[in-house]
Amino acid sequence: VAWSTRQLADLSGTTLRAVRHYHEVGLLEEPERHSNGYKQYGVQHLVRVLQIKRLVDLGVPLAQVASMGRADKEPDEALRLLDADLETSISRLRQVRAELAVILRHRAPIDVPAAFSTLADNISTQDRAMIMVYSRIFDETWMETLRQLMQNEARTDADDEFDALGPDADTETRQRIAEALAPEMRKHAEGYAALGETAAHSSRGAKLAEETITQVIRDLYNPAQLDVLHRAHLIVTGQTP
Amino acid sequence: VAWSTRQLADLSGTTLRAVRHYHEVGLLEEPERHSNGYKQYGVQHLVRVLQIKRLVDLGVPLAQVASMGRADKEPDEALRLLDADLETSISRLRQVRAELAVILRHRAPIDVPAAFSTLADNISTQDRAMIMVYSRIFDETWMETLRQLMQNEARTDADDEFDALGPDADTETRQRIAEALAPEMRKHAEGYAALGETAAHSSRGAKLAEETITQVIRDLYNPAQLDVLHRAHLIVTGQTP
DNA sequence: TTGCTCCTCACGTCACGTGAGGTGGC
DNA sequence: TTGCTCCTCACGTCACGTGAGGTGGC
Repeated sequence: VAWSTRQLADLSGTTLRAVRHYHEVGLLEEPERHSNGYKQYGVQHLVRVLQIKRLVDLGVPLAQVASMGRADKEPDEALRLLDADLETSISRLRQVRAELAVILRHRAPIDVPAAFSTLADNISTQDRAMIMVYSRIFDETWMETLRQLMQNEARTDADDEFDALGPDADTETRQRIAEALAPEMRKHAEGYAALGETAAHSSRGAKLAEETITQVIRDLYNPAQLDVLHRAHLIVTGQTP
Repeated sequence: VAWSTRQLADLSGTTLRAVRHYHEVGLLEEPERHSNGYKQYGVQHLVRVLQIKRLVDLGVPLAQVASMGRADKEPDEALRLLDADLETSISRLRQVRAELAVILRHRAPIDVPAAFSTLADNISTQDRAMIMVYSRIFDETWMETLRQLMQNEARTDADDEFDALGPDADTETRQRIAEALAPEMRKHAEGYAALGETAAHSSRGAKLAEETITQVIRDLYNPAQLDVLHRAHLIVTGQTP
């Protein structure tokens, strides 16, 4: 009347497959067999499975369970390490929950960085993409300056026109919007000077920062919008012919 | 000057393989290729990878990331579920840490149930095995009674002789130890009556409980010890011939 | 020619889950 | 004969990690 594999699994609170897996990886000795091939487990096997399960439940990987010997000795240094790991995991999960709380409270889209979530309602898809990309390239000071700009400077009619500009807009329209945008751009360049100092505020190399800005502008705006930006730039820098 | 796969990975804070994996599972569109076959990523891809990474870091499985659409909309109900999951995980980990604290404080072997850890120094390997097995079979009341017995009743010389008994001990020795053990056994049967009510206190069926006790006794004691138990039992029940 | 980066298979990881196909005693 | 339990392969899971072998521009 020894135990079958299923009984051993039930008694130890694991599964059939787990018990067999412990055999496969050499953590658990194979018991004697009945004449029909059925395994016959005894107390030693149950005790061993319970030891394994205890450690597994504590988060110890099976490879380490093996090296911890029979585990009926003094608690290992490994357990202290494990405790430290658990502490780290807990604080990581808490951090994640804190982020989630911000997202849920502001009903913010989940891809925009937390600091920008209060502005979420006014942010277009393009702005969001821009914020996400820049947040990987620039340091916190730069991002904070950008956030202040977006928070403090009201959008103008020219901004809306620029966003709505189709790729086939004619030259006069483009020139008109450029002239309307130029004063804004000049004002922003003065009030938020840090945004221009891309090299000093790039967190992973000035070259990548420059390339990324180019990339962002090229990907997010259509040819007409790119032309408007070019015209406005000429006006601001006094290069208007 | 589009981004290479490595640049995309670096910018998004993931790995080459992760990006390729997102292609494989259809989470990330393949970009255009350069003439030499190199992939050329744009802002749209970076934004997408950042979205994916954000959710993955929050603990969302990739299959669910796919079903959460572009994730730039209102936070999903899924996030609330996720938050609840995180809460559960955190309290589970805390529970584990609490167990670890008990083990570390008492320098107890890690396989014995927490309630018995204060007795750990006096527990033999056999006792430990017995405790572990019985704790899977009997309810808390029964185990608590057992614990009290082990805590309150000092071990006698006869107990030690019994533990040390070799399998080939002669008849006289066995009879002598049996007679020394009998009074103890009688006393325990009276003072800790619950231990005898195995059927009432078995948490997974009376039959399994009976079988398990038989199994434990047969596996943990050698023939001489089994004979001593039998002789002591006869004495206690007055069946001595 | 040598280094470096990119590419595409394709197997490995971890702790089992999940059939597939077959046997033995009631 | 039908059900039930046990057995042994052996592939699947999840999110990638890690070479293997080959190409293209400096």
